[in-house]
Amino acid sequence: MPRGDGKGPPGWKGRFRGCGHRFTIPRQAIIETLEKTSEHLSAEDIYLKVHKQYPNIGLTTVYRTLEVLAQMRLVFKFDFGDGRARYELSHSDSKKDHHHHLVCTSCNRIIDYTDFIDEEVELLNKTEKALSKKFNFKISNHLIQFYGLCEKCKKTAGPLGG
Amino acid sequence: MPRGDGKGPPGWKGRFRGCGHRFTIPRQAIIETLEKTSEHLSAEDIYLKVHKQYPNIGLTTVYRTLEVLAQMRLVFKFDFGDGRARYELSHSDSKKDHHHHLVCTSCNRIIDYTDFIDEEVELLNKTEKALSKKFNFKISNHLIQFYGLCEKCKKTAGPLGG
DNA sequence: CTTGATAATGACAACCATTATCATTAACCC
DNA sequence: GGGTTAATGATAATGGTTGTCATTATCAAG
Ligand SMILES: [Mn+2]
Ligand SMILES: [Mn+2]
Ligand SMILES: [Zn+2]
Ligand SMILES: [Zn+2]
Repeated sequence: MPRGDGKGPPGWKGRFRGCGHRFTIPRQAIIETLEKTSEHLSAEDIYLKVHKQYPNIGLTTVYRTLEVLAQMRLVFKFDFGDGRARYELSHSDSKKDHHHHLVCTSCNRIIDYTDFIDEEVELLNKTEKALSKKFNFKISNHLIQFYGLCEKCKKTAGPLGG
Repeated sequence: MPRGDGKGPPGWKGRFRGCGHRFTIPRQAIIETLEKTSEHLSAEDIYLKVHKQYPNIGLTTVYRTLEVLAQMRLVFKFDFGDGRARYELSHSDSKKDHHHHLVCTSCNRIIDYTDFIDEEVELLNKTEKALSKKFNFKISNHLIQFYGLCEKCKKTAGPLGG
């Protein structure tokens, strides 16, 4: 029997308990919502989806749960420049979890990309090492985003920017 | 005589007029403040500095001027995750203008770095090309930031995070 | 230099994502 | 089940940023 506590997902309850947190209905609902999507949802997006099944779960709880999940490193929190934070479930232990984003500045579409050019990872490491040394700076994380126009918006806008 | 209009800086007035904007005292004061610093100031930071010499310039005007400057591509607007936008004057035509940042997650210090490893630029171009092709995405910009602990905070915090 | 059209300003209110408060509820160890 | 206490949810507050609008100042034209 694969370890599962009570319901559904792998070891959610265990993970919460392991960090001294309780595993509640709202938290379970929020996680399930994050698991069901491949989008980058805002707190309100999540609230609205959760609200359909559990109309009494509040937006405040969504924020608090996301904060807990973020500091447990189970969700990533991103800022894509549209004035609200967006969240994404960390796909557990897989090393392929780490990815960067393409952000469409016209329609706000977000594209994940994980298929780094081989050299990209190597270069990142090299760069981090060089910067750490030069500035005596302990690098623990990086953010890389490319901005531009997605396929659809490229057509619509045209080269003249109408 | 190097082209200068009226006062101080190169061709600020000309640039404004060229975009159909007027060159006003508040705008001049804000630009001078940005020129005098190497920090990454928030709108309020700028407001406070400007306020010493021109106590009647309002915060709203600072925001509006920064917006105009940003869309004229004369200032860069950044989000380093501390809940407010931060601005930096574009050092004019020099191609060395473009740089990335190290962000201390403890004291919020920002370190510019322009001395890319040679390969970094090349790889960025290669990556952008590959991504453009794969996702049919027109890349026009990128954001690269490294997060971690600066020299000072590294000492203070120690490896145990006390 | 004066003038007129109107862009820009500044005081103030509104906005909106996020956070704090606090009485109430429910997780979970026994 | 019962007690402890973390978590919740309704609500108010916060704070950076933007909208409103009467007033001011820029600057091209005369
Ligand atoms: Mn993603
Ligand atoms: Mn900088
Ligand atoms: Zn798009
Ligand atoms: Zn620091």
